[in-house]
Amino acid sequence: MSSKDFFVQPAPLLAPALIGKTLVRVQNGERVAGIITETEAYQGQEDLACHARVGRTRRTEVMFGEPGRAYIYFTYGMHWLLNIVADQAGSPAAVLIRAIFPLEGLAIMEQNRPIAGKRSQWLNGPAKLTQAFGLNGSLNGHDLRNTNSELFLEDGISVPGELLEVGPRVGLGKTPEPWLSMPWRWVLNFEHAIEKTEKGTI
DNA sequence: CGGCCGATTATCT
DNA sequence: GATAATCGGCCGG
Repeated sequence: MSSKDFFVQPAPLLAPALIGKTLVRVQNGERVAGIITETEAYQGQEDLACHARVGRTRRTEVMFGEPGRAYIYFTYGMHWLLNIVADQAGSPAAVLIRAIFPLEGLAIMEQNRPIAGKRSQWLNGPAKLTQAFGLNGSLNGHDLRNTNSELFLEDGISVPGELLEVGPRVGLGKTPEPWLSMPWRWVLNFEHAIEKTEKGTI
């Protein structure tokens, strides 16, 4: 990530690499931040679950562009979802950020969105985290490598790959196989990770 | 718990 | 005109 080419890799490689990174949002000079704990990969026009399957449109344009940009789109008539553009320009790919563990700016998050229950559940959904971070289409195309901006990535914690849980992407509806079952979802579940570590599984 | 269902609108065909 | 990379509420067990 600190490396210039971190984002220049296919989404199925970038997605697990993003687990553990810190997403930082600056609102009114205040930091709102947390650790990315769940991602999904959407790779290329051949991936029939990827928006770019239909080629270049106003919406997918960002995905065809520079890696390291934010691809933020609107869905279900009410939700904004955040993705990070992957792979080289010209090759449409993106990683959906599905969950974040909140660390900084908790009061601002609460202002942006009512929070309840366990802290690990506050931002465990792609639309929940955009609300809490105050994100919408206005930052679509934003360069996430600019650490002097209102939205960017920072090095977070180092997560051994063995602690990640892998499975098929969710919410794809009638997407045909093999794309429907492609194991392109990565999750870091702290509870499970701790268990594994204590059992000496790793 | 788990499953079903309605909300609500930008974007695409 | 149809669809949607979701969420929260409501229902039954």
